[in-house]
Amino acid sequence: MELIITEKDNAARRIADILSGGTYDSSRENGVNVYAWGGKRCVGLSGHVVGVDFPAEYADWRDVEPVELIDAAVEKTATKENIVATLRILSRKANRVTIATDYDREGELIGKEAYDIVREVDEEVPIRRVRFSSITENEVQNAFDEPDDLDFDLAAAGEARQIIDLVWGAALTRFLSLSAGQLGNDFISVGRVQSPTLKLIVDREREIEAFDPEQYWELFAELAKADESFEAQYFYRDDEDNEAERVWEEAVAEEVYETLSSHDAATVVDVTGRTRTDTPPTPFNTTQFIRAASALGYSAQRAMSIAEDLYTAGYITYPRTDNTVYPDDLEPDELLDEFVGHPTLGESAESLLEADEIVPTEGDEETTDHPPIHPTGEIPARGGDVSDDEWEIYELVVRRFYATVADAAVWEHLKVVAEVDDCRLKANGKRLVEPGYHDVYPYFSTAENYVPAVEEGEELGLSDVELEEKETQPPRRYGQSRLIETMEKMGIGTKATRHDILEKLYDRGYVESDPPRPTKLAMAVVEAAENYADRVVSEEMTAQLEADMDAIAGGEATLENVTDESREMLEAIFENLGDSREEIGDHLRKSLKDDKRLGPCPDCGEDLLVRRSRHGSYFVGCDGYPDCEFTLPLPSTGKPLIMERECADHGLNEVKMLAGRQTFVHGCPLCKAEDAGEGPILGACPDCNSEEGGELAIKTLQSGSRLVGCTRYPDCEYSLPLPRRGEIEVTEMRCDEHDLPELVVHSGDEPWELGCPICNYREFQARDSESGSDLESIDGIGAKTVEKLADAGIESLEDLTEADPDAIAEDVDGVSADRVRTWQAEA
DNA sequence: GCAAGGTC
Repeated sequence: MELIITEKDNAARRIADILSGGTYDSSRENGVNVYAWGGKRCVGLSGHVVGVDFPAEYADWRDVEPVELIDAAVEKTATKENIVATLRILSRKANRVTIATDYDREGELIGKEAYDIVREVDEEVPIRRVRFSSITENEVQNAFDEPDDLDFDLAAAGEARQIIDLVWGAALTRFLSLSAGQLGNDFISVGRVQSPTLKLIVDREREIEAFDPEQYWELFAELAKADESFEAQYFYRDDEDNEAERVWEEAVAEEVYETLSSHDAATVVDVTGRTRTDTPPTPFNTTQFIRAASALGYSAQRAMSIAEDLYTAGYITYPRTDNTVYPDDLEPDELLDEFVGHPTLGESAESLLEADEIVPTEGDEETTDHPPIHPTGEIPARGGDVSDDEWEIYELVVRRFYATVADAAVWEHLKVVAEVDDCRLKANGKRLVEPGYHDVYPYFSTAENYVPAVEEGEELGLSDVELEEKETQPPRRYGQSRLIETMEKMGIGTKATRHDILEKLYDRGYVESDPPRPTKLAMAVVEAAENYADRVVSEEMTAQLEADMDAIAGGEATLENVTDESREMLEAIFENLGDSREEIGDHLRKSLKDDKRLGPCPDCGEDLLVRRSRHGSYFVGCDGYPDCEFTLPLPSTGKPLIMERECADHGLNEVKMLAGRQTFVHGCPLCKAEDAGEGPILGACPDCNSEEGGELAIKTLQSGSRLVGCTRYPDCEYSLPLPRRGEIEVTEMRCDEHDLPELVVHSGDEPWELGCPICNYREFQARDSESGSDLESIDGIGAKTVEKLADAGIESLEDLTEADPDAIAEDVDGVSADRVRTWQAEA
């Protein structure tokens, strides 16, 4: 039997299909798909099935000096045991093995991992390697007709990377974590890719902090030809003879303003018309795809996760690619044909097919593993097969493909310069004369700016002169997609990992919000690395590693040379680091505290910090504890994020509660605590008044919602609901039955009588049991969601709390598992 | 409980 091994299941199935002419049988062994036909078996791995790690005796961070990791052995252990087991079983029966992993360096290493597993079982069986740059009939057949051997040098290059990344990452991560006493979940990590990325964010933040704004002025005026008016801006020639619009001296600005204002006409001194071709965009690689999706409001992580789903469902090609050149076997017109007649995508495809010749655009990067991201021709049903978000991303991919085979657009630019005394005004007009690809790809702005045709010497009306005082702005923070683009330019990370690295920075508590803002901890980590291990925060480390890997692959160096040299460099770093452990730890600890600091405690003046109770709930406590016991509550939903904004009254930072879609700004916790608390007493508590003397009062909770509760809470938990909106008035009228005042709610135009809160609640319950679902009592569940949940068998709060969030997310369109968890928490 | 790289 011949065993064929691919990098992933998807590739295994497609290769089986091609080689068997569609006659393969599939079965499942150990949860792994095996495709069989005529004496052949084909099985897909799941990327790396083994990973590198240190021997078990190095596992306890406290028992091992981080420096010892440098010379510790590095072992390979199975990480996907079921796949490894299946591979072993199949190898025993094989009399030939063919490795058909992806055609790139990491693919060669994954192939070598499979090779080692096969060799453990059988020392003799011939193992060969096939390489193809896309899974098409021609390529695959040719590859199998001319098999090659595994490139052990190339695989060793990948292995060197694994070892260096592990040793540097683990040793430095442990050192920083131990120095700051951050063990367990809150360790402080360092790595060849994550740390330079973090430095990028931190450096930008430093620029922002150091930024000193400067005042400048800009002048605008309205020009008019007959009754057609348009805006023009004052400009001059600066010292370098460039056009400049910003005026840096107020006196000059005033002078120009006076000149312009004292005239009502300007003379055209220059008219320049120019036609510009706007070429269509190149095919999507991962980075450009993420950038386009982010313009639609998707985070990098979310865009990739949707793309992954669309890929596994067969609607788009593999989403992790650097390639921006379509392969030869892609027939654009055949692919366009698939969309003809489609209600929303068809028209564009039909118009593109009318062209005499279809020539796709090409980017600079042509790689051998995967094509640029494009639709497969299989079209999902909107709302049926895919959610709205998935459809939006799918349509983006389809339309990008359209754009790459569409015509260029043509713009006409018209620049008009008019003069008043020696002051010049310019207006830049642009008009889209040939929409070209914009017709099929509506994601770029096609805003026009109208400027009428004028001639030199012509007099134009001048009015509405405006002098605007402005300030230079600090550089903007990097957004997620800009970061990913910059990482690509710096040559760090890969198409498949860059977005994961960003996610990691969030998980480690290094950045918050979007665009990512670095925490004090991040600043301290980067600083420590800059001072003691500069290499690990610089892109140099990757550049050197790439060069070393090329040398290994080319046979000019060995894995041992390269890893030994790298270990020596790390040794030197640790020699320096030794004496400074205390100092580094102190700085990290101080920064960790800074990230939790809200401002001064009103009782003792020490710092108020966001803390977490043993039960996992968050609250505000004083750093002076146990001497000062001042605390403030925080809402129970979500994870608190300290915002930059400060409360004017108390000098405390405001707090935002992060809870997915339920995220909300809580504000200053001290203000909230002052606003909250008990309103007017209504009467006796029906549960505990006779024994304990509890009374009912109107209360406002931290979350802003209100209820009628007992003054003895938490000893007595009696409570009645109140509406979310409106002012509540306590009237003189009392309910005969319960001896409580009747309430009136003022919201909107018409106040409405809520009546006695007990009677009101009883009525509400009665109505509820008749008609609807108690699910609607949860924030974020409306009538529509109730309907959708009911279809999935969730009909009450009880059903909801007992259900598995992931299962609901599967069944109910547009509902994520995280959202279900927030509901469950509320229920 | 460390990294980065595959893949889901």
